[in-house]
Amino acid sequence: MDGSFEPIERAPAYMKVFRAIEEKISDGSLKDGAHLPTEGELCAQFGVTRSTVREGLRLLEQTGLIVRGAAKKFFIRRPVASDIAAAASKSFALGGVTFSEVFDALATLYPEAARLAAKRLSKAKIAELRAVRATLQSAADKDHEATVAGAVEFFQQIAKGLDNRVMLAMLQSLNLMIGESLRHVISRAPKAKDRILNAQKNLVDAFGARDGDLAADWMAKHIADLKRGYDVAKVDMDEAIL
Amino acid sequence: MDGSFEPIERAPAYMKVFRAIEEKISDGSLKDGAHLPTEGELCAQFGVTRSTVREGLRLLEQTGLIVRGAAKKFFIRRPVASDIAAAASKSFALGGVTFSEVFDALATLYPEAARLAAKRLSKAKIAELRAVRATLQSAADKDHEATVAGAVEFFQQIAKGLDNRVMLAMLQSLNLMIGESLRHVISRAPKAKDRILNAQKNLVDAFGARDGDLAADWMAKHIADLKRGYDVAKVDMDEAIL
DNA sequence: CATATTGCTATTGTCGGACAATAGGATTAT
DNA sequence: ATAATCCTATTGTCCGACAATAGCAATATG
Repeated sequence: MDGSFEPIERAPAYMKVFRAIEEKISDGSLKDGAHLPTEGELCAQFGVTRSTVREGLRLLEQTGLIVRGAAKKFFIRRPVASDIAAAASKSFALGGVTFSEVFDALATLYPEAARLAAKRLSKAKIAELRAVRATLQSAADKDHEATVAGAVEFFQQIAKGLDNRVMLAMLQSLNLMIGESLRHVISRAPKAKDRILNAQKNLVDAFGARDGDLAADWMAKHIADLKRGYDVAKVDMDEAIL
Repeated sequence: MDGSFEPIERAPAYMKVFRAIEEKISDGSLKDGAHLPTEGELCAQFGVTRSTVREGLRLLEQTGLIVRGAAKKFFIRRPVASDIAAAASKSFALGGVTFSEVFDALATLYPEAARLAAKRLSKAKIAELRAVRATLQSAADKDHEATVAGAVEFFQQIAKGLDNRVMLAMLQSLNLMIGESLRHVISRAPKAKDRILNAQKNLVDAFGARDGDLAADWMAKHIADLKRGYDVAKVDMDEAIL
């Protein structure tokens, strides 16, 4: 003992409520899908008032650890990849990242994702990719909405097929960030649909042949092609995505 | 007019407060660094009570859009890469991702990051990497803490040198997720420090020579080596990171 | 009997006021 | 001039209250 004291733990009560519940979720005491006690119940358990409990709940809510079910009751949900992707892409947007940063990441990550996909995608998943492509193919040429949806969905399915939640979340957040702007770009790139279909065909074939190098190569071309669309549409790549 | 009505916009007031402020931040009305009005002020402006305003503030707080400065006043801060990385890695942990998923992502992303780094890293940054390595080298062999810090810092500096906030956030979140466990692993891998130093030397040399392929290659080896450490330490890769 | 309507109850959303704790600045004492 | 003290604005917490709402039970209607 040196006679000195540690600074005492001093945090607002609502923060302690937040952390206490978070802790119980992460250690499994509160299981996924279980529903939280009512606010009144929590007041009693923590010995604080409803206002305080509610502030803690707002923190949990925004973290995505609890979601409102029917009857407005909260129930526990461990965050899944898509939650993380949504939160991250929103933060990136608010943080003012630029198109060029997003594309840079896209061009770096997706070819490698394609390489992995060639090794890992199940036959069923590859068939699904073919189906996504077929749907796009049968859409009207002028249906830009369908073109965008088809392009993004294709990416999405590749990401899901990797069977890795970390990579899924990262790739999805990129998808979300380009999705919006892609709509704008594709509507003024005349032959976008054909080129996308072509890239998709080559990718699916590479996946089917389990040829990682080839898949990575085509994906790189695909991304470069999309990027060209932005140049054609005269999008300033140094501008923040919005 | 078909005589039917749209469902009216119905969201809790605290949510509207949150979105209103968020909107003002994203459109630039509230600039980075500005400080938020006091709670009383906000009550007056929104015409709601403090409890309601405070719930909205908790949402903003957790989103990372406002932070407490001195005097407990909130000020605006657009999220930066490290915020996003911290939030994401926490969510991943709560979501129960496994070591193998993290390593898988690490092995996929970092070699490509190294490839980019070889092209992009400024001379100053490369010098900094050498310095990081030198610090690690001069640390005591038994100082596991320093070894971990040196290994992670090296990754960190590469990520920063890419000059891309999206990739930075992604790489940082991976760093955060392995950081903890690495501490545990390195302390029981006898020659870890030497192997890390060796990998770092080869990487720095590759960066200096602007040789992307070589850099990617050494980075892949470096990651594989770290992974071996987990096997030696008998870490179950299918277990959730904690 | 089946279905639609109504009322009941538990819970959430919002309100208003109250007071202690605290940080910073102004003021006073040394 | 520096240190101790008071003042004030603001946050953190509490209490009590009531309207709005969802789910369920009871009831009416055919």
